[in-house]
Amino acid sequence: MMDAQTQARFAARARVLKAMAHPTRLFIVDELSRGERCVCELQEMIGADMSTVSKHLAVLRTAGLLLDEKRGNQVFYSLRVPCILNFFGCVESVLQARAEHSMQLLG
Amino acid sequence: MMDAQTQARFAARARVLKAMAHPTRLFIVDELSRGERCVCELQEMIGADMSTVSKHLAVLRTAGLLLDEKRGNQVFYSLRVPCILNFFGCVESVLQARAEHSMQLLG
DNA sequence: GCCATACTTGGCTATATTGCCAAATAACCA
DNA sequence: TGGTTATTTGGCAATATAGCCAAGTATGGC
Repeated sequence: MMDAQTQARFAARARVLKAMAHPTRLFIVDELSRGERCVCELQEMIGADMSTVSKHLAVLRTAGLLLDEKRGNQVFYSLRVPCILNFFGCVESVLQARAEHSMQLLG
Repeated sequence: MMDAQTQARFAARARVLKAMAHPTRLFIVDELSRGERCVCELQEMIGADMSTVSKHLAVLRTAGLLLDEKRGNQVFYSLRVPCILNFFGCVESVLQARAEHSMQLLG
């Protein structure tokens, strides 16, 4: 059976993936890949309450995915680890494989 | 504001990540990267109720990440899209960046 | 047919997540 | 100082998730 250390390692990894596993948060990651954005810019694009957007950003920041920098009135967020963008390509191929499989089933 | 199509795209991607965002399910993905395994083998490694393991496998299968094949009494699972293994490297670098940041804060 | 093994599904409870509103904090401006 | 804007935090209700047990289904051996 899995030892405690192995369990801890997978738990830590899961926390990172969990932080990204939400439509709004994925959108934020994608948007930040094009450069830093303040909360108000993201809010306008997302269309949710600002407190909601702020909480999503806190989830990503706490997981170690984002950097935040306060400048004057605003807080600017940016990607801390750009490699997470590579996820998108693979996720797309999962979706495509799934779609192809569905097509097969339909005939 | 985001249009419906964009929202749907990010929702689909989030579903894939969400399926992986659990310690047990990450362990399963990691283990299957070394070859197909039956439910009973995974259960022994994980040490949870077989129904629990079976439900985790169902989550991964439904998301399009696994293939299942029944042979005799057993069901063998395997990775459908190997590229998801690339995630681990990046996730580790997120964890490392976070650890380094914590060290800085401590002194 | 009968029993054992392998797996999935149903059902339940405990826990976690999400999103909104309202209130608190912080910075800027007049 | 007082008002405005930007952001975070607290709190709550609705919803989703996780894990166990028990029950159901399917396969293989006798």
